[in-house]
Amino acid sequence: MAVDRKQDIIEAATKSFSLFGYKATTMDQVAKLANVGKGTIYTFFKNKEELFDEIIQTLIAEMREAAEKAIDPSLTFHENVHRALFEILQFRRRHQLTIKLFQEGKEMGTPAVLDVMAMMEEAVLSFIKEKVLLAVQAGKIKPCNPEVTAFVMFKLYISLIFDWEQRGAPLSEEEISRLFELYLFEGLST
Amino acid sequence: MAVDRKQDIIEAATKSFSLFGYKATTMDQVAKLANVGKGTIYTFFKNKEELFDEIIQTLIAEMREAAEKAIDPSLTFHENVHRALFEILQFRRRHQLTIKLFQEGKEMGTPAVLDVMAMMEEAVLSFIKEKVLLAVQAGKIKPCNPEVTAFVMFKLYISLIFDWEQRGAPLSEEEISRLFELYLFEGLST
DNA sequence: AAAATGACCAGTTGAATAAAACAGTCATTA
DNA sequence: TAATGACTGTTTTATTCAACTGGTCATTTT
Repeated sequence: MAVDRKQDIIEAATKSFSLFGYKATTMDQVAKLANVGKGTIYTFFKNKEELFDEIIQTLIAEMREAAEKAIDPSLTFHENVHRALFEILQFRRRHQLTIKLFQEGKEMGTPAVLDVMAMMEEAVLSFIKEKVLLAVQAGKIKPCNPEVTAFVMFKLYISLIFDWEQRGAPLSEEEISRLFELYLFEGLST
Repeated sequence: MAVDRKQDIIEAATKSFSLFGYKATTMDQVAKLANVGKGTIYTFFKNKEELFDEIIQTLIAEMREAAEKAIDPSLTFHENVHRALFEILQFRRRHQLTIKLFQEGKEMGTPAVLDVMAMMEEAVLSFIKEKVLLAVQAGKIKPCNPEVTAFVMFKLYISLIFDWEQRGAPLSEEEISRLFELYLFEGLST
């Protein structure tokens, strides 16, 4: 039976990080779960954080792919931005690993986790920035700083989905899409 | 020499909360600072939290007043919203008490502080909501849910001022005003 | 020879507990 | 009658030390 020790380690670590978080996952535990001597882990990864980072890079790639898939060229730009952002935030809700890490970052402030969360946010911003740049070049939206625009879109989404939810009834996907359109695309001016 | 013991207590407590935060301020300390026996404090305030709340209510009233003053009827609605929000956030930066509390809330999560911060946010949202409602009725902006609109405006401001600042160069007041106008009033649509 | 291993080490953590500080009370004082 | 500060039960903080953890490396397995 062929074994890919590196893959075993990654799978074991992913499972453990998802279940217990970063800090509460020990390298002994990962070794045992992966049926591997602890030293073996260190032949593939320099340390715990690098193992963690590699797992997150994979997760980010999957997230990007999911967002890309949500885009439909036959729809308007604003609908697509909505679909992509909504998909990314749903992705976060679906994956135990991101849920656990989000929680650990907020409750315990584990530095390695905060680092990784910043990387994930950066990846999302970079993704949207790319789309905004294309839309500006195609004349689909007004000229604007793509970096600030991506940032504002993302923050508005986080606010509408997560922050608003803490003040009462959560908004439906349709409502969020509509508000997104109203505030950022149509504008409030009469 | 006439003495207003209640006022002395409030001033002493304000000073101490500003200097050391809520948790690190002891009632013994406040009593000593106010030149008052500890028991005297409890003839005016039921407990530490109520003393704290009374101080915050005053602060909120001052904040509202400052925001109201920033409004100039001869300017456009969006300029006034900008001026009011900017003034409120500057107010936060100017007052040692809010700075200290903001820090304590984030770093230590003291429940009484989080409560009070929520009250302050609520006051700001209520203020903006009021202005939005008037603007809608006057036909100065499109019909919209005033609660959600106030929420979005506030969150956008926090993002542009505090969150963006952590990613590089802070935006100037003019830039913030311009971005506010672009995103929320004009919209990105071509 | 190369890859895998787990006993081992230095540094860190967290449980246990002792000591100090605290918010709030109330019998005494002015 | 209003003010007080010594007092109390509880919470917070400081200290200790045994258990644990990430990472290494001499030894074993392939």
